[in-house]
Amino acid sequence: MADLKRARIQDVAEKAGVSMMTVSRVLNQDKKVSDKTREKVMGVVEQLNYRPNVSARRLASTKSFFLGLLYDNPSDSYISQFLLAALKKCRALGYHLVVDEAHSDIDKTIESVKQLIDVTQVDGMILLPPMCDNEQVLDVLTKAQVPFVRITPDTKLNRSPYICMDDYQAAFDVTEHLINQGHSKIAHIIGDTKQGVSRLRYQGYLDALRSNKIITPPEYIEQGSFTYQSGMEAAMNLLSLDDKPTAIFAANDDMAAAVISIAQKQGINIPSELSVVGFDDTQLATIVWPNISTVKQPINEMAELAITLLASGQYNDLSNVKSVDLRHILDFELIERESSSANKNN
Amino acid sequence: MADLKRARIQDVAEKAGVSMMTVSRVLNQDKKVSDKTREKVMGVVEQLNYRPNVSARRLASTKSFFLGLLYDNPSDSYISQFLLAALKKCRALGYHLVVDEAHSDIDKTIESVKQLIDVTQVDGMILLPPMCDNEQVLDVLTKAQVPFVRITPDTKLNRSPYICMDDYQAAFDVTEHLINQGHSKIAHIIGDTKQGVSRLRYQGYLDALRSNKIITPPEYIEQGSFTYQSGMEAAMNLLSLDDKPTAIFAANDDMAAAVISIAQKQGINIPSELSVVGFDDTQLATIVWPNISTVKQPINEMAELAITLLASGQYNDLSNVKSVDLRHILDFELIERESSSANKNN
DNA sequence: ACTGACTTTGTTGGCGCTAACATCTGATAT
DNA sequence: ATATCAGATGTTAGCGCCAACAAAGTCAGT
Repeated sequence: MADLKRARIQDVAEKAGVSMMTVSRVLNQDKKVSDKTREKVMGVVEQLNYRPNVSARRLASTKSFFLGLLYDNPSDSYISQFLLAALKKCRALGYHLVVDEAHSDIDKTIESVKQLIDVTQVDGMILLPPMCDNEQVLDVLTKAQVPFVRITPDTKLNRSPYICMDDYQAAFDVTEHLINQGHSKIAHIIGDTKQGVSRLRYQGYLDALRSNKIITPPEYIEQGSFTYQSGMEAAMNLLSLDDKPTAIFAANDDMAAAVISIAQKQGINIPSELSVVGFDDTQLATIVWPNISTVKQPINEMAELAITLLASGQYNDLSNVKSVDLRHILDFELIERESSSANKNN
Repeated sequence: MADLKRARIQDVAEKAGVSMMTVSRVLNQDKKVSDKTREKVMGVVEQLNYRPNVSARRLASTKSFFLGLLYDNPSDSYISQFLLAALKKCRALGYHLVVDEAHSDIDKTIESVKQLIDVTQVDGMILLPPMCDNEQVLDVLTKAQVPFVRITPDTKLNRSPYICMDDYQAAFDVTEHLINQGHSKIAHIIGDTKQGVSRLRYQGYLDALRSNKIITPPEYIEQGSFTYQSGMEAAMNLLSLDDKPTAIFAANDDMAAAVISIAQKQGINIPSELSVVGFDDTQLATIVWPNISTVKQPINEMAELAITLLASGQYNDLSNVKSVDLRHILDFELIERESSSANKNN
């Protein structure tokens, strides 16, 4: 059980036989502490289960222990997951997350970000897509000398540290997985061309086919826009072909769900007659029936890493950081559900 | 633009010609301040755009200015929306939100809540469904004397203030709206019986029919469980009847989406041959095509009100609060999209 | 005018922590 | 041996605010 009162830095200092300042230095990773003292202090810290008082710390220090998060699309469950993971990590590290929503009017967003910086004095910002590619926002932050981490940015990759997953590789792996299951007639529905991931996923698909020496007719490639409706149109085209594909890889779950709906309408059984795979592992993937096989982004890990990087302060000065050290690629996960299976028409 | 330095309570005091303490009292709604001074101080506060320093305030006062939020289902976009609105309101009121996820193991949840209370000394808690109906959790909070607000609780309504919408009335209104559009053959898919809202929505449906003197065969009532799959099964039953309904009211969007999928599979046009309405206005309602007409919970308002109530401290002592004052019913909204229309088969 | 009782305002100290400076230690150079 | 210096530790003051107490103002009743 917890003590009656939370331990203070003074309690730790007394018990360890050092000054409060030394304890403070140990806790703040100050280098000018001998290893022996450090160990001794850390021991007492654990023993008393000491946790710094965030408010006192913030009041006394120049750091604000606030981190900002700028997001775009509030209805996406992506936000929910990212936010919860980020909040959790922040709590663990003694930071607070200040969340700000981007306005559809870019000027208002800029104004809002400026205010956020001004009022809360954030120690760092996290930018979610697609806001993370907005040059004006980047400029404001750079000018204000606020370090920031971007999540799956598309362009200007040398402007800041960023965290992403390997969309190309994931698309490659998904496609190859279908090939290994005996599929050779594999169609693809490309995502919104404005987003870089669409290109990467398409390329991964193409390269997987090529490296397995599979030749695909151009009719198997449909252009979508990440919406359900665009998926329906693409599916109608693909499923009205004389030589129908046995598998369809859609660049996101919404379009995959649309494919399933259209296929069922036409009496095509999934997965025995047609395998469908999506991308993103949104909630939709497990709502519709059959559940959609898909690729899961490591959202929790991304959020945690973003917080950790900002809290560490290692990117507070970018001038000596090499480009390659800005990039953090995390592993994705292939999730196999009911919408795909081995090709039985072979 | 903002001043170089943020105004402090001292700046306000000097400019208003009073002591810091008087300013503090004005800001903390202390009653022992004359109206004249209060106005004077408030004027200066606005003039200097003074905002209290949360950390200093927390450090000096007995209140923690932390509020806790206990949630259950992390994948739901409901959480996302609620959380964002709550965070925003907290920021405005100078509070911080500490978010905690309920564990599937109830004992661990209890332990986690106890720790949260102990460590953060929250001034209040918000409980989301279904956690808000768990007696053990309520007991822990009551025992620790932590005020809490529950969102759409189902039982034990006298235990705390709570915020809800009128599910019964919404279901009544939806059904009556269909009737006004010329429908008389209106089916209903009931939700999960374990959740009280299912009962309320069903009752609203029944009473709307009755008050419009419409008699409905028992085959028009299907039991679902809020899942897509249960919606599919219910839809198959309803749409294989000889005398098919012209409208189906599903108790949530997932089941409504399933109805649409099955109807389309059978070549039934929506909405010209069949109107479908859902409930909740989840993301799904605008993903599938046609978009689902539905009922929107006032999630943002609920979140804001919950924070406001806890911050006000008006429920810190429940002993003198009448039952009726615990209830806060917010207005819902009927959202008409493409999945429903006037009955043309009449 | 003077008392008492209440209301309104002011003063002091300290919440827990860290910045800035002060001091001490011990090793190396001279 | 003494000066020099760098690393390790300690001391002081104050971040912005509020709790507790102190003081001054207000008003009625005598």
